[in-house]
Amino acid sequence: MANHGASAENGGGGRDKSVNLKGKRKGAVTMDQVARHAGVSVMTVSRVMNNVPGVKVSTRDIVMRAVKELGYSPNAAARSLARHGSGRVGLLYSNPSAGYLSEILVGALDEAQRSGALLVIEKCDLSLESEKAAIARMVSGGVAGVILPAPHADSQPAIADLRDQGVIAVAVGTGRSRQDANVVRMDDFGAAADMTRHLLELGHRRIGFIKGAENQSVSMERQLGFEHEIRKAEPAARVSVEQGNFTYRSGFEAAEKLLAEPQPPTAIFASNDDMAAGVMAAAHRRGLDVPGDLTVVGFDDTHIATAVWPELTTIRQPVAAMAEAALRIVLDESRSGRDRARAGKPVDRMLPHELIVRASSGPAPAVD
Amino acid sequence: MANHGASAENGGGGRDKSVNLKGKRKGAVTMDQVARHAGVSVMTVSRVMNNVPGVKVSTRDIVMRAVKELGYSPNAAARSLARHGSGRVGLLYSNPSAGYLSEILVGALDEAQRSGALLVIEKCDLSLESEKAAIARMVSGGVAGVILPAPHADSQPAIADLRDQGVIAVAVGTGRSRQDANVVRMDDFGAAADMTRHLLELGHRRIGFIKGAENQSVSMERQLGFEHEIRKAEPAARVSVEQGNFTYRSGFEAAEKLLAEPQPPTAIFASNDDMAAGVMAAAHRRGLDVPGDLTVVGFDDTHIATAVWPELTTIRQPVAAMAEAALRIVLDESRSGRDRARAGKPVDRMLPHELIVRASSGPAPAVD
DNA sequence: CCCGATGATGTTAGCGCTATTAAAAATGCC
DNA sequence: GGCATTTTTAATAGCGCTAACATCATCGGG
Repeated sequence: MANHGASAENGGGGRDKSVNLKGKRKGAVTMDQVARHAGVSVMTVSRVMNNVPGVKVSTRDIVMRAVKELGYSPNAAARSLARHGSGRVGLLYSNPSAGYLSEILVGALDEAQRSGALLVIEKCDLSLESEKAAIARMVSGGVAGVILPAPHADSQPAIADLRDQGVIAVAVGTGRSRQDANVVRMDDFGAAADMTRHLLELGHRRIGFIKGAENQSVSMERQLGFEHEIRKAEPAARVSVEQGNFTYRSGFEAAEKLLAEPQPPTAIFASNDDMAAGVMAAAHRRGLDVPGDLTVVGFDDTHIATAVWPELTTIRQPVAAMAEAALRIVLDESRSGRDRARAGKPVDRMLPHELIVRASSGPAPAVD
Repeated sequence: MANHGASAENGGGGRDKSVNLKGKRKGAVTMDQVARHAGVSVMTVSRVMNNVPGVKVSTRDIVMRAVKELGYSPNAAARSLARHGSGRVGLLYSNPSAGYLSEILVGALDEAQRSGALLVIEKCDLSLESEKAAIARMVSGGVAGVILPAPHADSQPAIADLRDQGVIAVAVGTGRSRQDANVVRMDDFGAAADMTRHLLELGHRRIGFIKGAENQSVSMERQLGFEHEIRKAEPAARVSVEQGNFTYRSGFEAAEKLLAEPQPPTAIFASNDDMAAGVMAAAHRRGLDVPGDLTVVGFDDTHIATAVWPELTTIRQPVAAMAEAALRIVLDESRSGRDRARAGKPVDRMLPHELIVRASSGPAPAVD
């Protein structure tokens, strides 16, 4: 049944995916089979799969071809096991903007699968106590590091806790770099500036800004970016700032206030999409056309940005990519940290954002 | 106490990373240690951990105590490996209601972790082609089964494909039970009836209904449940039905039509929360108060239900629990299916829903 | 042309767990 | 009480992969 010298035959017969040569089990191609097929040892295949230097290019090519032909994909479990239990990574989540969570999850999961790590997700609410408990569970579960997305990224106690226990921490989506933890983030300041410039270019000079939750560092960054650009506006712009907390409702209420002003803004920049959606609702309620009478823009490009109508002009935050990067950092750090003493400064990785212009922003209405 | 002499030195020696009782490695208690601690063999521990019958109660207790004392938690990777590659489960996702996805993910992940399975998630869009490709990737990745949430749950080709390849399929959130695949669902018909009864009890007799996407079986179920209850209304109710497709925008547009009628409804029942949010926006735009002038209700209880203001009265769909159940089914089926020939009829599991009354529904306005 | 440097590959031994099989203990039967 | 039968426990062999070392080419200088 197996084709020894029959590689000629193989070319034609290899079409079938799951029913590969070895009629062993369901789609379980092992490294051993690849090695045999390529005429090398398993170790060489392993080296190729892990991009370990010191394999002749020609050999690498042969192996790669065998991998393709057999449709081999490494067994994450075995890999994780052999790597001495490494590759267990924790992910703490509460209940942030929902869409955000699934993006984080998808990004992390994707990378976890690719690099054979095991994701241990742990839920907690926002109380310090439950945060601590969740971390304890992960640590005792033997994770090498923990990813702290959005709201937890700014939690000093969580980071300190992790550090004390000698577990790698990666904060995702925090506003600034930190000395005591690895960070993956975007340029909130720059992105807010980009958006502000977009509004100014459309001719808006009365602009409302709705701040994010006070306990998250990104809120401040976004506001600073906004103000930085406003200061350069020519002719000068008039702004009103309201405090929000990243919820739809807070956006709605802030917008009510802004729109009730004697000279209401012609554009409102909400610090995230949920709040922008709230602004839109408030605008519609007052019979304002978006973007005809009022331009509304958000930040993050979560699901709600396109679930709303008209669709939101917003900043695309590369959440999935950030989660991916975070996982990568945990894995890299945990592997390098194994032999050498814990190195120096933590990683600080910044991913690019993008201004997404949709239907909710338009030129400022003619002066009234 | 558990450390044999030398480990005392270890504790004080180098960087004391793992402050855990047993200063071995990071939280890595193995079954071997538990066995030794309990004075039994590893196999007995394994049996206890897996609830395999045939262990004396006294022995089980001893083991359990040892497990607790050492804080042992089984290594998922090793388990999955030893179980002969079983425990790889695929999860197909496209981009459904986002909040939905993260709930699915969380539920599945949670159960995966508990039962030591490995989740392989695979993204695809809604084209048959990409669906097929994603399935092929999973199958060649050696999954024992695939979970098909929401939009894919009704994909005949996907299910047929899986069946052909001898892979277990579990449809999550489809409307009806099926002969050719396992199903985890909720009682869409009954839930819609519950909601309709709620509206009728509030006195509404002019009710608008917005249908879900035509290609999903739940849409029909929900409509049937609605109509079933309407038929029993006393005094009789007048209804208008509009077609939607589960998006905010379609809800918005449907509501515009409903509210433009000469005698507009006093309550609108949207087949999901996104559409209900759209309805709310349309209502606000017309200056209607919710729920003073118009009651708006949704279905699913996704993130948007509480992100909107006033918060939506809706049906809580136990998404996470459904995902959990789905994973459980794959695992059970794959294990039992290993020895016996593939048994008979597929599993059909229905999970309970709940009517959540929030602020968006209120008594019908006085007759006008 | 032999010998130690490299560099490229192959070998061997587990990682922590579960199946399987063998052994021991508890039970039944005549 | 002896032996077959049925529990309950122990021992051993991998699962698929990687780390650490062993081995084998290849090569240039004395």
